[in-house]
Amino acid sequence: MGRQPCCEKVGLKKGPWTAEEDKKLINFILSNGQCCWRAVPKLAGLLRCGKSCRLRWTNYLRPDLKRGLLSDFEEKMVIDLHAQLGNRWSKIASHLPGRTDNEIKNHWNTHIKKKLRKMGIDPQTHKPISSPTVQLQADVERSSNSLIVTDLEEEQATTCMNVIEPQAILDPCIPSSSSSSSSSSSPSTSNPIGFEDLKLPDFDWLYCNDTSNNGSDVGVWEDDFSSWDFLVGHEDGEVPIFQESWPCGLL
DNA sequence: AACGTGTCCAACCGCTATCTG
DNA sequence: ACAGATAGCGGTTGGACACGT
Repeated sequence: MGRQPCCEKVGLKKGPWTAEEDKKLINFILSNGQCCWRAVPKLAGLLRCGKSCRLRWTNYLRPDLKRGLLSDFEEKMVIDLHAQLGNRWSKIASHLPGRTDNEIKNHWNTHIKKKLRKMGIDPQTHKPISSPTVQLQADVERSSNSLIVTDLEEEQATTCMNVIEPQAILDPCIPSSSSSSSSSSSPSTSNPIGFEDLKLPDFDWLYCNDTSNNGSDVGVWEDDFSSWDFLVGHEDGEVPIFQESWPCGLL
């Protein structure tokens, strides 16, 4: 059998996009909207795979994207959502207006994961690493015999944490069978998000929009964990939800 | 200055889910 | 109900850049 390639690979350009290509794609999407990604390259005059066009648009060219580092508040959201949803980056991203799954995934892998480990928190389970030394844990993870450890971690993730089922968080009013409709139209682009779908305290995004810290003055990752208190002390298995003390408003 | 190493992130790949005929 | 087409997702890669020696 084998699956057909998403597009004709021969003669297609790969690698970084040029400004010219960006321009063509933007012009096309703005005048025609998002549809039929497979047809986009041909219609837009691009020698790219439709998939590549979609990715470029959603991850980089979309006008509603925020650029720059995630704010403290956004990072906390990511961590909390990850505790509830796991590596479902698109779901997580859907709660962070202007952020893409790719961006969040990258940030998680490069920043947050590292920082959590440093704090002695397992990035997968969001539980304190129980072993005496964090380093030991890291070594175990790295070792080729980590299969058992991984299984244990998985088990921990599901048994030790009161994991909130994603469906309980996402679209609580929508039957799961129809929740897939998110894929039929532009999921996160046109609809800045069912943030309210999450079981969170009343909270107005406007007060936390990070235009004020979107840029050079985002002082994150200075090994200052002081504002990460919410991550620890949940031994009782309670998944930390947003706390009022979070400094979102002071940004 | 040159080199090695680490970090970041855009982009790709392969798979799954969903849609459509 | 089924198969093929398409969209979307998550993991991974590779190049550019920063930093240390």
